Amino acid sequence: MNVQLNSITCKKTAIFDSTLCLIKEHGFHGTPMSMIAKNANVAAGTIYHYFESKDALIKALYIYVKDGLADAIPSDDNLLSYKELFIQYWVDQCAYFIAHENALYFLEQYNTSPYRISNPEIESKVFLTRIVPFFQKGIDSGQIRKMDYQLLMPVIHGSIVATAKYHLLGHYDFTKERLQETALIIWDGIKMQQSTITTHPII
Amino acid sequence: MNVQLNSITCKKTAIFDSTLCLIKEHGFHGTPMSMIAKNANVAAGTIYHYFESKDALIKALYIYVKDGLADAIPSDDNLLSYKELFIQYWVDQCAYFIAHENALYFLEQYNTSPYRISNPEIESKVFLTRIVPFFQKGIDSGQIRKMDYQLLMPVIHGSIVATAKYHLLGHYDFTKERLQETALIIWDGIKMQQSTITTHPII
DNA sequence: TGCAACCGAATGAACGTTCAGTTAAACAGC
DNA sequence: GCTGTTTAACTGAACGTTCATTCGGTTGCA
Repeated sequence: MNVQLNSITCKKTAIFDSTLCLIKEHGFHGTPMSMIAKNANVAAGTIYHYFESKDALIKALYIYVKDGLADAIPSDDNLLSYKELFIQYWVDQCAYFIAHENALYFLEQYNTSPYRISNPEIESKVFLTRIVPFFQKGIDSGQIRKMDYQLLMPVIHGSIVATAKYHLLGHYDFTKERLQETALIIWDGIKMQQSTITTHPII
Repeated sequence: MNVQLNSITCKKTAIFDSTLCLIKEHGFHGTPMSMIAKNANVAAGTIYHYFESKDALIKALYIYVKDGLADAIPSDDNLLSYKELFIQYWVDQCAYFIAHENALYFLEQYNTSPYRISNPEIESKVFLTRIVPFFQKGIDSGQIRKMDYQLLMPVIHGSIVATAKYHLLGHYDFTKERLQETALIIWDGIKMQQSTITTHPII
């Protein structure tokens, strides 16, 4: 019956959200399962109904967050230029992080933790099927500098995260327009430069 | 006596290095004090002779690593242009991370952990007295885009870290020359653009 | 004789995980 | 419509382990 089905989803997402919220303040190992349970209004044992272990919970949470992030990206409607799509991508990602502070801090911690290093195979499907190809296309079609994708991504992602954190720390209040202007600066940095006398080396 | 004095330093740095090495693979809370002690060929109690607690050890380690990083930067000899100084800074930092993989991964984890957030006052003196002013000078003198320092730093730092990781993961073998070429790309991205028709907004 | 460096077994608290038991939805048989 | 049965969701006290920290004792230099 749907009442029960809803309650299943409800408890599971409550666990996710509770974990997300606590990890931001206490880190992975600083947040006990008991605390997650209490914060989610759930018994400790219930978590183990949905997740095999704490590790499994963290891994599932990563996919949950990454999927939410990728869903925030609008689908390509073919009306925009590549540059405009990039600006849109950048602004949307940044706005998502500003609106979902916990997700930002969780992802930052996950990406630099041994979890990531020892589970490189875990990745959001939406991320792999939409975001990776988008940037590869930009490089292949000569709109973005011929950097390797794996060097380009961290630089772009870094600028998004830095801007979102800057806003969240209260240093500056970014409006949508300001975000677009910032995205333009980044675009200027990564776009294929036609004015440069000597072409830069292909990495 | 200096033998003993040496052994003091020796044990203390052995603890630092052991912690650095283990944290890379297991994370902060994944490395017990007993493991740190064993790896450093030291008794568990000895760690508490030098550090009040595990937390204090991590904080001291942060300063230790950050000082080592800042020391890798050559002093300004006034013979180089600002651009050349930037390139040198970028390359030296990147080369340091490549040579000190453990330091890279530790700093990444520390910066994204609650340690950083709850102890923002802890910072290397060398970092504050040399690196911060260097970039402020670049912005003030109009050589770097008029971004806020706190937005500029993460972007530059992000590119350095991304490149070092790229090398360490075996994707590409960076020579000193290749690093300089990559630094040039970054410089092109952050330098004050004279060709742009409309000046970009000051953030 | 004093003192700092050092040791490592012992301690006690914290934590991940388990499990015996409870609740309530779903459904079959009548 | 009622009753009995099954099953998934859920509970929280209890367990066993791990770990940070302590402390009484040892070493060796001054």
